[in-house]
Amino acid sequence: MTQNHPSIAEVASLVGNPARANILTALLDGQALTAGELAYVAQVSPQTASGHLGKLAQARLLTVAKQGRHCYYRLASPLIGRMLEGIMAVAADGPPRYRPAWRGDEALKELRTCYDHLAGRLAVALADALAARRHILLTADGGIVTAEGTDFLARFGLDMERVGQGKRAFCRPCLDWSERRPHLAGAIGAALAHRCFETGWVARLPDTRALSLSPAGRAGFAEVFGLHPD
Amino acid sequence: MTQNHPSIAEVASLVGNPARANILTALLDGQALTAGELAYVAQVSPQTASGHLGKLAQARLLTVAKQGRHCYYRLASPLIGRMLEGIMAVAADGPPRYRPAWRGDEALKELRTCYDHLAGRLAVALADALAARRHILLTADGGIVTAEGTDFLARFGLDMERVGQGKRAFCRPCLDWSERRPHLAGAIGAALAHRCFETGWVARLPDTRALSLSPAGRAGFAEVFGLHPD
DNA sequence: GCGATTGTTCGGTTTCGGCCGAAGTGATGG
DNA sequence: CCATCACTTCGGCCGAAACCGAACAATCGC
Repeated sequence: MTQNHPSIAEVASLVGNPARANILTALLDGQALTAGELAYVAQVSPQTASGHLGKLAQARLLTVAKQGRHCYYRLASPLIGRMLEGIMAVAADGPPRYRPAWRGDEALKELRTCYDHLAGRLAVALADALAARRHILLTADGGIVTAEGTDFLARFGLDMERVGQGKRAFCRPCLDWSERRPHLAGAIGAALAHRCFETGWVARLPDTRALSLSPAGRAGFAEVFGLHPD
Repeated sequence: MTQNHPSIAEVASLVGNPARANILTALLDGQALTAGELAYVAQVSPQTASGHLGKLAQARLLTVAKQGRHCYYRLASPLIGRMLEGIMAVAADGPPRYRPAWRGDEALKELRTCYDHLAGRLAVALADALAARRHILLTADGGIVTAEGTDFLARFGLDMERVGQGKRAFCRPCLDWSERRPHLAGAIGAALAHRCFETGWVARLPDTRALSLSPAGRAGFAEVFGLHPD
């Protein structure tokens, strides 16, 4: 049996470099960043980052868009984000010695974006709350939205017709690497996050994937979902 | 923002070596293999393989069980398989130059195991057939089994009570790296595969993840699912 | 245009990790 | 109790790649 999966090793080794891993995780929220910004987050010189970006683009993990003298890089497809989530889930599960002291921002643990949906303590609590009220049902492999859940989310402002492309809404668990419990991803997760931005409950912060929670958002999460941040 | 995800890069770089990637994919069907067998599939010497296996075990990607003078290695958790699936999906999507000539077995493309469920041309066709009859509904993010589907699968011999842990059966799409279209994974995929082994429709072949299709299986797939292999 | 800014390419150094030969450990079996 | 087998550990070799300084290309603002 000479199976040989060279491409698997090639893809994985691209991610298996600290600088490139930092670049990819920085792009995990779907935004496009310039080469310079990525060099900064990767903590390497611009010329080193340029080399990494070239490799990632050649392997089709990133796409590049030139705008003026800036080069905007973004993940080539949601598939890449899905792969990174999978690796992060394993990494978070790994031997404790690799992550004894969490050097990241506390705000990042509380609430952040994960590709196109919400992650962090609050997002996990949100998934828990929805599950507890039987609005959604989650397992390790998938999830469904109940009829009551569909009504509830529609009242919250989600266009459930569009989300489900018909009348069905699919949801998917995504293992949260800081909480190590699943939060809500998939079409529902994305729509929910979008609605939270739309209402001004949460907003993006510059230079980080962490999100800020507005007073209205704090009150809203408490009222609508029974959550009490911090 | 000094996020730093060293563990991501560490995990990915473990996979990012051809020998280790071969080892991991060989274990992808959930079986345990000895160090010698893994050295063979990885196409390296036993002492080199031993080094790789030691690293993989230390990082908790593999677990090892000593039995006599044999060491049986297996994936440490389904999470690992999930991660590998994600990487394979991206690799299959990558630049065509990496896979111009498929060097593997043709049988592998036709039907094989993928961790605990079926994969390959036949498995994709199976998922298509179930979806076409509205027995299941699949998107990129998840899937559900309809009421008719539950009845149908129960008649086929699946214990739908147990599978769904209650009365709900969860299913999940898994991107097939040879077909590049989703096949059926999750609890339903595993139960379906188990039933196919149980009825003798398919059987494992030695030294490969490819599966053999019995005459009964050929007839059965045609009759029950309307599939005509090869 | 000219300097400033952004990004890439080139060259050379250095470090890291994969690889195998040889030797060591431990279990098996006659 | 000794030969064999399965696996691991040790030591040294070698190639790949990450890194940065320096130079080069392209764009913008004035």
